[in-house]
Amino acid sequence: MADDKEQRYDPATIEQKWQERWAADPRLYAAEPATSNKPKYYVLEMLPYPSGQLHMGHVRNYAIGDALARQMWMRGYNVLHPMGWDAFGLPAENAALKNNMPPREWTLGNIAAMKRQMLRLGLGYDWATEVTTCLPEYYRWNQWFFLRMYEKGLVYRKKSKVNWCPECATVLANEQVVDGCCWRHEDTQVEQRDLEQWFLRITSYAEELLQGLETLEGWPEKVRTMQRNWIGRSEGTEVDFFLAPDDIVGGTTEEPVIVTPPPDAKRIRVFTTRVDTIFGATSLQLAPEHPLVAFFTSVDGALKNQVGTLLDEQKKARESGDLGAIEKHGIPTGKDAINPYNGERIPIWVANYVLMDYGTGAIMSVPAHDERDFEFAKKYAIPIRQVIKPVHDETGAEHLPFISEDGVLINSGEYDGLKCVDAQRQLQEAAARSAFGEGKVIFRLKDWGVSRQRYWGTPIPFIHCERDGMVPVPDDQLPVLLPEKIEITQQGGSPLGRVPSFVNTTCPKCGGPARRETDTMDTFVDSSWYFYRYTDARDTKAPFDSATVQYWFPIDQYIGGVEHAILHLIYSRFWTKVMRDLGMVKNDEPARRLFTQGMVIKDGAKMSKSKGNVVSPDDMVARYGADATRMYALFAAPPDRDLDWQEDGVAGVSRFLARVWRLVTKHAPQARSSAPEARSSAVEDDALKGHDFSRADRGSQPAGALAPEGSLSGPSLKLLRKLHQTIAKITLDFEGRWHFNTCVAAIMELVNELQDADAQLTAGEIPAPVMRELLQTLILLLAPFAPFLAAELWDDLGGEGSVLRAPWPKSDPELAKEDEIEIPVQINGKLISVVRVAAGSDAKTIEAAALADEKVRARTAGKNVVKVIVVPGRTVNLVVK
RNA sequence: GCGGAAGUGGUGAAAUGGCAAACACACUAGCCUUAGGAGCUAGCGCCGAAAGGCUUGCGGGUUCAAGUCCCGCCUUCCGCACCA
Repeated sequence: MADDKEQRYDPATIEQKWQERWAADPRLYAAEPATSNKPKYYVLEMLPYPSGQLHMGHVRNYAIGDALARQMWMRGYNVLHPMGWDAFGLPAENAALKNNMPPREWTLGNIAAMKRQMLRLGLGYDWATEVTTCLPEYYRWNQWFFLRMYEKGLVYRKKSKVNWCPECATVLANEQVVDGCCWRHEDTQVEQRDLEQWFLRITSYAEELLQGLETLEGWPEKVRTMQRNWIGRSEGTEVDFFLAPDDIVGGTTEEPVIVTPPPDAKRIRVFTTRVDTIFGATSLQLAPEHPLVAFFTSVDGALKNQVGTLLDEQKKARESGDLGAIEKHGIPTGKDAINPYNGERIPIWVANYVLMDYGTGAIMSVPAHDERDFEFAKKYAIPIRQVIKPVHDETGAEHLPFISEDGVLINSGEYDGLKCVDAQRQLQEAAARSAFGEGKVIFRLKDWGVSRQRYWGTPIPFIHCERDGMVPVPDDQLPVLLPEKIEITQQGGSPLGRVPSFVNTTCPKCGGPARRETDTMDTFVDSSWYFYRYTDARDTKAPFDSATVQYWFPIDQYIGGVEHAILHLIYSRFWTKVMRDLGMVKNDEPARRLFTQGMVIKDGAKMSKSKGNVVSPDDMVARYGADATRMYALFAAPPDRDLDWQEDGVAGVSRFLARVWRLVTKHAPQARSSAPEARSSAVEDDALKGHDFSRADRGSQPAGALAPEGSLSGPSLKLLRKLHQTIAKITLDFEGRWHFNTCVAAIMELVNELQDADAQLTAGEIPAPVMRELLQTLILLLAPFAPFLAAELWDDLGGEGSVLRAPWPKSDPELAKEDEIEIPVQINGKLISVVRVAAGSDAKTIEAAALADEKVRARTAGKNVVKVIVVPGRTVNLVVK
C-alpha cells in the first residue's frame, strides 16, 4: 500500500461530500403528490422542542425513522418523511430572561442549529414541508380550530386552581414548582389560586377515546393500557342520601341557630361502584371542599377550624406531590344523613381522602367491604356491618373487609340472598324508580385546561367587551399576532397584559373599546395536529387540504418516546376526532402504528447534566462520523429497549464500517469490470405490483444468468447463499419485528464471511458478475443504516443512479438454501451429538443418520429405544430406557 | 395498592418450543507496521488436568424437548395512584 492515507476510511470527507450533494437536490427526499401511482407511506417521528441541541434520544428516534423511510423508498413507496419544530413554550421565556434575548430570536436560532445537526446526520427529511409552530402561518390555525371548537360547544371557561407565586406575582407552570416552592424563589411557598381558565371538552370524547384503543392494534399494549387507565372509566350508581331534617337546624351550642339550607343541601349525592353494599354504609364522607361542608362550617366555628387544618394539610401534600401519602383522617360534622333505601341515619364526616374532583365529592363508607373504609372505621370506631357473604368461603372464618363481588347479600332487607351483580342492577332500578339515583358511568379523564398565563404561545382569540362579554375574534381578523417587541419579566401576571397595543382593541360586535384575552394556549395544542399540516404545509387558506390529508392519513408509522404515551397521544387522538366531526378528515385515529423507542442511558442512568453523563451527538459525529453514530444507536439494543451508550461500541461500529470500506474499495475495480447491470429504474414494490423483482426478471445477469449455477465454484455459491440469507432476514425484520440490532449483526456476519473469502476474491476465483452482485447488494442492505457510506461505495461500484432510490434486493430462496445441515441428536432430551445430513432430508434419513452416529450408538447400546421423534430440519430426540 | 415491561457471560446483547450465549464491546496471548482511536491470528459462560458435568432470578408444572408455554414467588424499571 503505497498510499495508506488515501486508503483509509474517512467519514468526515465522505459525509461532507454527500451532505452537499443531497442539499443541492431538495427533491431527493420530497414526497410525490397524491396523484402518484406508488403506494403511500407516511413515516413520522415526533417533532422536537428546539432547545438548541439534539440529544442522543433524538438521534436514536430519527435513526429508526430514517432507516424505515429509506427502506420504504427503496421498496418503491411514495414516502412522506417530514420534520418540524414544537417551538412554543416556557424555555424560550426563561432564555429571554436570562440572556436578554427575544424568545423568537432564541427559538429560531436554535431551530437553525438543530437543523444543521440533522443535515449533518444525513436524515432524509422533506424540508419543503417543515412546520414551525411558533410562526403565525402555523399558529393562526390553532386559533381557527379554537374558534371552531367554541362554535361546537367544546370550549368553555371555568374557575380553576393554578400555581401562583406571590413573589413573582405570576402563574407558574407545574414544572416551575419545586418541592412546593417557586423555582426562582426557593423560600416562597407556591399558592393555589382560583382563576378563570379555558377548557376543551375532551371528556365529550372519553367513551370514544376509550373504545378507539381497541382498534389500535398497531400500538404498544403498554401505551393502550396507560391511556385506558388515564381515561379511567368506572360504571356505578349515583345515590342521593338525604340530610336528616333536624340537622337542618345548625349549630352545636345550647342556642341552636336556625339557618336556611342551600337548595341542594337536602340531598347528598354519592357515587359508588358497589351499590350492592349500601346496606352496610355506616357513615357518609364528604370531601373538604364539598359545598355542604362550607354550609356546615358557616355555622360552626370549631368545625371550620378543623376543616381548615385538613385543607392546609391536603394543599401541602398536593404541592409536594404525594397526596396519596398523607394519613387518612376525618372530622365528624355532628350531622346525619339518611340512607334512602332503608331510612337509616348515619353520621356525616369530612375526610381528607375524598376528592372533590372525582365522582360527586361524597362517598358512602362501607367498612365491611372496602379496604380504605375499613381502615377509617377502625381508626374512628365507626360500626362495621357485613352485608355480603362470600360464596366461596374456604377458611370458614370471615375476614373483613371482603372486597370481592363473589358473594350474596345479607342484612339487606328484601335484597337478601341476591348475588352482588343482580343486586346492583335491582338497587339501581329501585333508585331510578324512586328518583333518588341512577346508573352512571364516570371517567377519571378531565377536561383539558388549555390556557396558560404565559407569553410564548398561541394567543387565545377572544376579546372581553364590557357590553358583550366574551366575544370570539372573527375569522377574517386572524391571526391574532403575538407581539414581538416585548419585555419579558417575571412580575405582574401575563406578559401580554402589559402590552397596551395588544390588549386594547375594539369589540367585533359593538365596536366599543374592549380588551384582548391575554392567555395563551398550552403547547400541546400545537402538537395535536402538526402532522396534518405537513401534508400541505404552505396552505394560506386552510389548516390543510382535506383531500391531500385523506391520501396520506392515517400515519403509517409514528415513532417517538414513551413519555408522550398519555398527554400528546390522547390530545392528538381527540383533535383528530374533532376534525372528523368538523368534516375535515375521514380517519378516526391519527396513526395506524405507533412505536415507542427506549431511552438512551449511560452508566445505567438517564443522561442528565446533573449526573454529568451526557453524550453529545456532535462529539460522536465528529469522532466517528454520522453513519457510525446512527448505526450504533440501532445496533446496541433492540429499538424498544433502553440503550446503554458505550463509546467503545461506537468505535466498534466505526471499525466495522472501515472494514466494509476497505473490502469494497479493494474489490470494486474487479466488480466494475463486469458489464453494468440493467437495474430497473422504475422502482416498484413487488408485493403491490405483482412484479417479481428477482434476479431473473430484473434483466440482470449476475450469478444465475451469466454463470449458470452448476458452473459456479464453491466459494461463489457459499457467499451468494449467505448474501441471500441476509437479504431475507433483514427484509423480514423491516416488516414488523424491527430488531435492527440483529439486522446490523447480520450485515456484519455477511461482511465477515466476505472477508474470510478474501483470498478467493483476490485470486479472482469469484466471477466478476458475482462479485458485483455480492458487493452491490451488501451496499443496498447497508443503505438504510449508513446512507453516507452506502452512497459513496455505490458510486465506487459503478451503481446506477442514487443508491437511495435503488430497488431493495429480493432474496432468492433457491440460492439461500443450504445443501447440508447439522441436526442435533438428543437422547431423553439431552444433546448427545450432531449429525450432518442433506438439506431437505426426510425423517427416515435423519433417523438413520442419528442411529448410525457413534456417540449415539455408545449411549443406546443394550438399551431400548422406545420412541424416536424427528423434526425434519431441526432435531432428533431418542427416548431410551 | 392497580397496571405494564423486564431479569441470560466481565459488558451491550442473540435465540418461529428444537445445538443457549449469534453479532459486538472489553480482556488475554501472539503477529505486523509508515505507531493508528489502525490491521491480522488465536482464546474468552462456570467447574474440571481431561473425559465430562453444570448453566438463562427462585420454586413447581406441561412436553419427546422449555430461556421461550402454564402456575406461584422474588427483584428491578416504568406509568397511574386516597378513583369511591
